Amino acid sequence: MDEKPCNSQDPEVRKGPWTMEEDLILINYIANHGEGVWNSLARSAGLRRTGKSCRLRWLNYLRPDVRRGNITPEEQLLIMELHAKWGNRWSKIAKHLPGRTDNEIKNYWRTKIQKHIKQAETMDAGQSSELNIDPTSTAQVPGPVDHYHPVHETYSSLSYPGHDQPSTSQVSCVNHPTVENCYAHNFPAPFSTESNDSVWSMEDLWSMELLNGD
DNA sequence: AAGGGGATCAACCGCAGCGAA
DNA sequence: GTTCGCTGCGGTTGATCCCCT
Repeated sequence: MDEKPCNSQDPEVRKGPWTMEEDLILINYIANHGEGVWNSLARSAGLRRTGKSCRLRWLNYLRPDVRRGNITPEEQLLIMELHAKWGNRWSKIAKHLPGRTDNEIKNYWRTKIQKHIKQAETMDAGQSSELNIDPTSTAQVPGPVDHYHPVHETYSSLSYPGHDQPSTSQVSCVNHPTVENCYAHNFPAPFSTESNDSVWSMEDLWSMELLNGD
């Protein structure tokens, strides 16, 4: 039962990575009108996106309270405990981790924790208990904490196709006309929550929204 | 320096549930 | 009771990044 107007055959409907302009439009619109009723929101805002896509983008990325990267050991422990309790109920688990999205937790689980479980199972197929996650026994937390190295602490995912980026997806302030230039002028020192260089953060977008907002 | 392969993450897809008409 | 539209969820995919050889 997918949304009819979201027909993927429709050439009017854009897919793939969001552009900075689209992000700004969405942020701006939600700031003025609030979120919800995503299909009509997408239309009213003039976004050639499905309501679904807008919702996902907002919830997983643009929302001001979204925390990204650097899953702490405490959060990891919580994820494991809750997953042991509820299984793949990512949204339910996410509700207990403020600022984390179900998508992020899901990805984290698949890439980090599941990998370690598999490795452990391979190494010790005979012993069944090594990663049997018992909420009452937190001592069984496997290795990811030790191995964790936050390669993607930055907002490197902010890729804007067609914007003439360098090979890395981290968006630089310079050499970007239009909106990007605007950013560069208003925020000469791009900031992320991790204070990496030349990386856009949601704060950038929100600051822009405030400037553009009417 | 270049290429290959694995890791990571944003975004899409399909489905189920819910409420309104 | 049925249909329709919308939302939310979980699974999956594709693009990109990074590391190793």
